[in-house]
Amino acid sequence: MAQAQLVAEREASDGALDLQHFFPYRLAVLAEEVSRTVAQLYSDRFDLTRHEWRVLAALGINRRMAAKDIADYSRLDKMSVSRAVAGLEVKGYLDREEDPADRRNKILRLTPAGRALYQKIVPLARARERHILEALTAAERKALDVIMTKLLTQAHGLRERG
Amino acid sequence: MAQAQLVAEREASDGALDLQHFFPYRLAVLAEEVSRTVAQLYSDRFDLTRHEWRVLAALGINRRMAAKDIADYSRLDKMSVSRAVAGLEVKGYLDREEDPADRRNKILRLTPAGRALYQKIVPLARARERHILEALTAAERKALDVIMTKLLTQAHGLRERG
DNA sequence: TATTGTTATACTCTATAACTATA
DNA sequence: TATAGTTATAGAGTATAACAATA
Repeated sequence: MAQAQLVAEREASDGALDLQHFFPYRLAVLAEEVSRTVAQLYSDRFDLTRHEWRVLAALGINRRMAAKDIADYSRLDKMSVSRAVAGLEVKGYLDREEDPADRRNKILRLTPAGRALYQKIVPLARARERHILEALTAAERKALDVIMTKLLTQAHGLRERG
Repeated sequence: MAQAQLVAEREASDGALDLQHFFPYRLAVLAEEVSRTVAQLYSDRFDLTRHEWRVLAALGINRRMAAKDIADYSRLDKMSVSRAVAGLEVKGYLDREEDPADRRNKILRLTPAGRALYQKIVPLARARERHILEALTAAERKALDVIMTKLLTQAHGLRERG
């Protein structure tokens, strides 16, 4: 795998672009690879889609949420949440009840089976996260945290402006 | 957006998992956001798919490649390359010729229109990369380069082992 | 009128496998 | 037999919009 150089040393040459040194490409490849290690759990072993896993994770920590809140929490759009919720309900991991305060809302929560599944997956997911981050020194982990926050803000701003 | 903590301070609590502090999720969100800023160029402005853009980028720098080599270079499978190549050919950005040395190979190269498109996109893509990375200090950029390489190796190893 | 949630539609991406042709 | 490339198919992700029920 080619060692990367970020933008600094080659800003002059705008005429060509080597994907192996192009930050958005490298980031996409890395995120894809990391995602797959987690997907091996929720997808291969527990037969959930990525969206279902995110909804499960949302309800695992928040217990009772409206679909709208899950969408905000998990960065899925409301349509994806609706589909994932339907999927989890069919599999018996989740149920809905009406919100008496606002009958447009469907309050969602995990069934005992859903919570059991969640508690099976979480330690495995955590172990994978831990293992991946063990490639870094403590200082690098700390730096990465700051870096990711900065980059997300910057990229978001850029995209908003088009 | 919640400030993140990476794994260090909370290894004890394996019972719950907050997506906002889960590294694979945060990385996926970041990569997605960065990808979109580049997609605004190749997709919104120049009507290419992500795969077509990768093939264009491959041929922009390597001039003449077999489909197989493009797949290796761009991390697409041969089927995705085949489709992207067909799309670019229809749009007049690419043509193929037979390799006299091995007639199974189709040698691919950009047409003048394809090269012109490439040279329009590249400086814009570079500018976006540069702008995003300007959120970081020089030291952070350097650290990130090392970090990404380490993480990719580690994640790849983990995934291979399942 | 605005919001929550569902359904419809279409396009893209991902994955596996069957197939053709060449080697 | 093995490799390069194409085609088929299905499941999953992404996006926009129309729609129903409720506020």
